[in-house]
Amino acid sequence: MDEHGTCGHHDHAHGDHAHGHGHGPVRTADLVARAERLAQDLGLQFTALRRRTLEVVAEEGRPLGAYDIAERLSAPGKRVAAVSVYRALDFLTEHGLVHRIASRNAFVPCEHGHGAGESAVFLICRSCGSVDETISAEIERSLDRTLAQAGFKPASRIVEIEGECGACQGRGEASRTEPC
Amino acid sequence: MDEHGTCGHHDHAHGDHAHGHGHGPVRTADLVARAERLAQDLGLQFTALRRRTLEVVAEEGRPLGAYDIAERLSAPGKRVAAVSVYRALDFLTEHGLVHRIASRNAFVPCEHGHGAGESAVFLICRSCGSVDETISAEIERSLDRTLAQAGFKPASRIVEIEGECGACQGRGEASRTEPC
DNA sequence: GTCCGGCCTGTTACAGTGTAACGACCGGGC
DNA sequence: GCCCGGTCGTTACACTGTAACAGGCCGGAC
Repeated sequence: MDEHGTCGHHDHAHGDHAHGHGHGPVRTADLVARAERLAQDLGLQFTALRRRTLEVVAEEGRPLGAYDIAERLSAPGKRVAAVSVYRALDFLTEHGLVHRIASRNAFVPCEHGHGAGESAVFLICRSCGSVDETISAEIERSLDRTLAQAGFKPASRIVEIEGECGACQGRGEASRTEPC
Repeated sequence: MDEHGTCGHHDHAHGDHAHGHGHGPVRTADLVARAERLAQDLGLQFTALRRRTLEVVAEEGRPLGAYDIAERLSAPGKRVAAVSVYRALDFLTEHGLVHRIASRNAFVPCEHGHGAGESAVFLICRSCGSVDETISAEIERSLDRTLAQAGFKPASRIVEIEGECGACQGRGEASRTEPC
């Protein structure tokens, strides 16, 4: 559907710091380590499927759909169904290891080890397809104030901004779909 | 999928407009009038399909999916395909007459005649399914500041808060799915 | 040991979401 | 007249997401 750029194709084998892309230095290993610690602490099962799902998402430099993930997890003899991926993603999102980008129906690794209360702002670049996750206490405060005033008790927050990232503004704007 | 109550249609006439918009029934007639004026001014075609689509969305008190709309627009002999509804919705969203709720894949009427620059905050109640649209200059400012700092040039903004609306907090929490 | 129950995964089936492509119709402008 | 642009009907298709059921695995109770 939205084959935005072949941003994350560089297969840089490994060893070099897995800065997947533009500015998302989510290191897969760090994220996996965090997951393992979390599972340990809470008595949860960080299964192979969940781990591989997390790795796939972390290694891509842009949001991945569930079916894309399923495809990447599948091998000639061994097909992974999307429904299994959804279940793994449920687990991962529930525990803050990946985030769902509602406006794209796609998933990105969590770039912060944010506390439960904090909510992120996602900056989605239309040119290169990258997603940057930031946190702003100021925005949180404004939101809290507005919500309180409206008598609304928030449970989850979605803040997604689409536009053009700094890197893409530099290069010729419409230099389409190129990796950052 | 989500048959959340038949919420809309409360004329809570009196004045506790805490946040300047009275989350009441968007007057369908007003919205249609606005559309007609807009089409007139810009030389656009406010066709029957677009008008009926707008009316259906405006008359419902909660977000409607494209297929729901198609169903409501269809009559025994005359079926309206979802794809036509999508095209009408494209037109309506493009011109700020309806909004898309990304987290629900559904549409609500615009409750403000907001200027192009302004972006809305949507308060989505998990209990009754209603959606309240508010605008906060403070939030806009915080966002702008964060975006500028990140060197990100925004094109569109999505802010959606899920939780429990004031009315539903009063009544027994889990009295789910009841009209407000 | 066996049995049981919970959790995870595989599988099938299905409903909902969204777009692409083609053709017809209708309104001007020329 | 003819063309051109925009709208709409139709078909087809791909993607998104959930429900339901079955099998496996593991740990605890007995």
